[in-house]
Amino acid sequence: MKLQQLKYLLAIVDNGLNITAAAERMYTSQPGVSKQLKLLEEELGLQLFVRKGKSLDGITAAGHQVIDRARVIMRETENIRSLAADYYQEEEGALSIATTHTQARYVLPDIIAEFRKRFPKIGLNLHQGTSEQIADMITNNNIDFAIATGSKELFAGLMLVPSYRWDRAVVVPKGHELTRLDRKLTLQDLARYPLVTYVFSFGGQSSLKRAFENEGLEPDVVFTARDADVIKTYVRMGMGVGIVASMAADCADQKELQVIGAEGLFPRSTTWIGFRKDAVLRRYMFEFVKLFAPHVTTSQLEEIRRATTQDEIDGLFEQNELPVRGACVDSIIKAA
Amino acid sequence: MKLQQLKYLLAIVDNGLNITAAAERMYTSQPGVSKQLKLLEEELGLQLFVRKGKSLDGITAAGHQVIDRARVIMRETENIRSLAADYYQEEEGALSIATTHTQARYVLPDIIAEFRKRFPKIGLNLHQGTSEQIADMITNNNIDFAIATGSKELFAGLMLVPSYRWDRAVVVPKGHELTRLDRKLTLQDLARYPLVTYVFSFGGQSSLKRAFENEGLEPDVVFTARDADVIKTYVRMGMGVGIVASMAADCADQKELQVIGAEGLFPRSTTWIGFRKDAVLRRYMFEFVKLFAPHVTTSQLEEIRRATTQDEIDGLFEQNELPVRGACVDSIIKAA
DNA sequence: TACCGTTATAGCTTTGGGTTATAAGTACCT
DNA sequence: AGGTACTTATAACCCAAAGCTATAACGGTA
Repeated sequence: MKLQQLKYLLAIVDNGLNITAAAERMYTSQPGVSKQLKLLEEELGLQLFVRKGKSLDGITAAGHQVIDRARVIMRETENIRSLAADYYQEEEGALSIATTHTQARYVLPDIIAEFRKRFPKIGLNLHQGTSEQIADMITNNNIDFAIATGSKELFAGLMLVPSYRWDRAVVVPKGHELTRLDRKLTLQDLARYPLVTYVFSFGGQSSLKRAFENEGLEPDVVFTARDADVIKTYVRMGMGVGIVASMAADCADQKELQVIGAEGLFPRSTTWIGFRKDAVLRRYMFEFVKLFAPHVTTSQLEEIRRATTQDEIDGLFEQNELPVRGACVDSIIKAA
Repeated sequence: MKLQQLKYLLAIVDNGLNITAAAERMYTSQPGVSKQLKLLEEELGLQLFVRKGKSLDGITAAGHQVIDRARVIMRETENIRSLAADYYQEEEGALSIATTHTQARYVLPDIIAEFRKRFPKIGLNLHQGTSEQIADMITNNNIDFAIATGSKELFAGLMLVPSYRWDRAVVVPKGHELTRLDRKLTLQDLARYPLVTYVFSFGGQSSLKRAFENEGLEPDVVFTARDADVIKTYVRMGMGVGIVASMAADCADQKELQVIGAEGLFPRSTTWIGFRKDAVLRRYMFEFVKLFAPHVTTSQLEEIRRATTQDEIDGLFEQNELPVRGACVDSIIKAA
């Protein structure tokens, strides 16, 4: 068994069981990959793939197990290389982040700009997807950080560092009736209008629906999207009243939209940044966490590294101590 | 980085930083190992060992980290080989068990005899040591099972399957005063005699001392050993009254010793069998667990395999459902 | 200083991973 | 059926590198 063989094995799996494609990805020849796969199967004495003629048509039960183990092995070799590079004071490297649209579009730009300034030689990869897709990327691709909100259950293998909390904000076309309200906005007010908001199933966001139900209200959701930009576009078109994460209430929207704070109407959400607990964090990765969650102290970060369960980490952070991120202050109409 | 290089690295560490010895253990030449180590250090760009002249004198901080990762990798390659062998219906293999003297001497012989009958081609390695040594062997050597009593804290990385419970038994020379007691034995009775028992620090066994203290008694422990055979020898010599695990009260002792049950005097102990949660269990290993803990059902074993925390396993077994192992019935004098 | 135990270096052999060229399957289309 | 496109397997060759033997170099010790 050679590391090379395991690497090829994973390449085949990650390229849809296409050996030719895997070989290209590995910058080598197809016969080489075929040969190594054959040697590996011979050494182990079992078929890793189901063959259909000459092609690979599926993964055997044994194959799945071997693949899982191989992934662990390759991750650990990566870890060894990482820590070696860090000891060597290596300036180069890469940082892969998987996150949601809201983070990528509204929260990360500033942080990434600062990060690039400090670590110009580190390549950045931003992968965007739903919570489920992010969870998937974490296990299969080489992702360093996941950033998401709620849905901790999906990320069992990760250490999640609570980073900030946020409320929802209501966005309406300029001059909308709701902007002339002389009291604090209520759910009853919102229930009177057609609503435009995030897709519900999306990572426990149904807390929104539940908030209405708790008051015996049936919200009239006319349109859902998983992306605040889309929501705002439809609000601009007059399709309804938008409910978005407050971070997504951008100053740039001021021309056509107005923002009404919705603190207290819905439960606060907590956004966290997570990493695999078995991963080696290079120095620049530590710095990234500190940029994203500046309230985290160095000593807390060290404790997090030593922690083995999520509970230990949660114990470090009282929810109400976390900073709260709000909307663009210029555009907002204060609630009450 | 090659698997070979990591294997050599670990061999060097496991042979006291002696490259020559490591090479012999690996059935290869010393220059080969030296060369691979050099190549590995060059590739990673860091020193793994502290040199003193030409010899290796210690492990660098970076080296420790790399070694830990390398161990994970080598374990996973072993796992891959194991599951391959199992799919292949391979009859051969090996079973390494680390355990304490009491288990090795009094409990395991029957079980191992049965195991050998069923799996004659599986080699057996029994490693004996204190709880601490067992914990050590689990992390550094390739041990499949640990069997011990109490001291769960030492074995954080293992899945522990509670297997049976046991009480202590009192052993005295034949005709000793205590055998003529016409009522149930009490701690007060015992406190009147010099005692011979297990070394206290030994894996939470100090519960014995605590039992006396709870009744305001100061036991007169004249001799401690970590091994019931030694204790019984000194009891035979008349040095005092022995307190041993009831399994260690052997029928063969009848000629010179008598056993008095001590149920209720001391808290019951639970013996468990544990394995690494990331280990692949070959079929014969499953069977061994079932031999050792026959009350565990196949479906429970499968749940154990799926479990990720010790709490889940403990939830499966109510302590009081576990079988209780007693002393040899012929030799025992029933308490009360 | 001589000797033992150890590691490093040099030079040679051999293994085996990679390459190209090509055969041989399979699927899909006409 | 036959042709085409895409895939994997086989064969023969090349060459880098892993391993070997022999020996030098180093450190500790008597």
